[in-house]
Formats: sequence, structure tokens, C-alpha cells
Amino acid sequence: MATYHTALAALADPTRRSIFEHIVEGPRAVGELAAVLPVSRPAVSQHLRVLKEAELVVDSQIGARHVYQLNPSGLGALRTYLDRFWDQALAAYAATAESDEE
Amino acid sequence: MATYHTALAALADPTRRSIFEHIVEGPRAVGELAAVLPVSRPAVSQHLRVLKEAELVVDSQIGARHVYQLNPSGLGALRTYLDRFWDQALAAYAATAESDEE
DNA sequence: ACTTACGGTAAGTTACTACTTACCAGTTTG
DNA sequence: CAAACTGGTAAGTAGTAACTTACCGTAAGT
Repeated sequence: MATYHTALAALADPTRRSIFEHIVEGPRAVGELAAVLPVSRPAVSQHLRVLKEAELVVDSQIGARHVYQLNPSGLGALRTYLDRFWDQALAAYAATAESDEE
Repeated sequence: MATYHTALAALADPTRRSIFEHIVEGPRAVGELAAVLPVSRPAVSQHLRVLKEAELVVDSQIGARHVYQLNPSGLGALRTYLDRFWDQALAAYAATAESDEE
């Protein structure tokens, strides 16, 4: 499911967002991420699964290392959703401001 | 606190997002929202507080009715964050694709 | 003033989620 | 083949968050 919903829920968690931000800067192995973050390696692994299901990252195995890198799909879906939202919000906001002057 | 974080966390919940989407379409009273949604009125009231703290909505009392309407601040902060993110993501993604061809 | 409508707050319950340790599977190196 | 390194999975725990009912203010109408 590549909905904006899963991406939104995935990025709502601070730890998971931190992991994602690291991956945005470039491909990262699981151990690399765990070394930097204040949580255990299994925790990182579980977060990566959520990010993967949200189509925010993709993984590829290189030897024994599992490297995760960005998947633009999820972030794009989220951005599209918010953009549509943003236009709608501005229009409604303008209409409200106008009706206040009547 | 008008961080993108609070807005992100606020919109991660389906019920709360549904409430927000109604408000985006135009100002809504608490009772109106509760009548449409599958949760109780106190639940709606609690969600509205979270949305308010995230600066996604503002409330104004009109007689006995409490009307909530859009506050562009929170949505704007979230959008700014994602936009910055998006550019960074595209650049990193392009760089990765390029290095794959070496 | 009494009643009705509106909505925020308190307290309690349930469900989920982020985390831990322990374990297991695959990969590379000696 | 064995030892070391990689990382995903299982099981259990603790904290949190979304929801309920009950209650209490405040505003408008009769």
C-alpha cells in the first residue's frame, strides 16, 4: 500500500524519522544506523520494515550487508497529498477571510 | 510549538486527519463534526485540542458554539519541511543513480 | 429562573507501539 | 568447516494514546 497514510504514520515517530533522514542523505546499512542512533539494532530493523512498507525506502543486499536507500514513491505520495491539501486550504482560507468583511 | 513534528504527529491519526479535512473545507462547530464522525463528541473535542496545539486549526466562540477553522501555520510548516526534504531526496537519489553507472 | 443546547474536562479502560533481550539464518574469512 | 559478522524474527514489557461515560461549566430561549 503506497498511500500517503502509511508514509504519514511512518514519519510521525521521531526515531523512525531520524532513520529516514539519515537514509535521505545517502544509502545506509543497518549497522551504520544502529551505531549512530540511541536504540538497539533490532529496533532499527523494525523501523526499517515500517519505512519499507510505506515505500519510503528500499533495501538491497550487498554481501552480508543490507543497504537501505531512498524510495521517492512514498515521499512523493505524501507530498502530493499535502499539496492538494494546501491549495484547498488556501482557497478556503481566502473565502473565509472575504466573508468576514461582509 | 509550531514545529512540523507536532503537525505530522497530529495528522498521523486517521480520525484526527478526517476532522482536519472537514475543517479545511470550511469552518465547523464541534457538534457538526461529532455528528458526522463515528466517535463521540468528547473524542472530537480532544482531537481538536491536539490540532489546535499543532497550529493546524484555530477556534472562536460564537455564542454557545465553538467554531474551528483552518490555521495555515501548521500546514505550512509541514509543507516547508517536506519540500526541503523532497529537494534533498531528489539530489541524493540522482547522485545514487549516477554512481550506479560507474 | 428553569430548561435546553453546546462543548470542554476528568477518570478509567483498552489497544497499540516502540523498545528490549534472546535466538536464528545467511555471508564472508581463516 | 569453523569462527566472526551481518541483520531479520520472536516474545515479552512498558508507556502512551484514542476512546468511552460521567460530570461540570456557559450561553440562549421560553
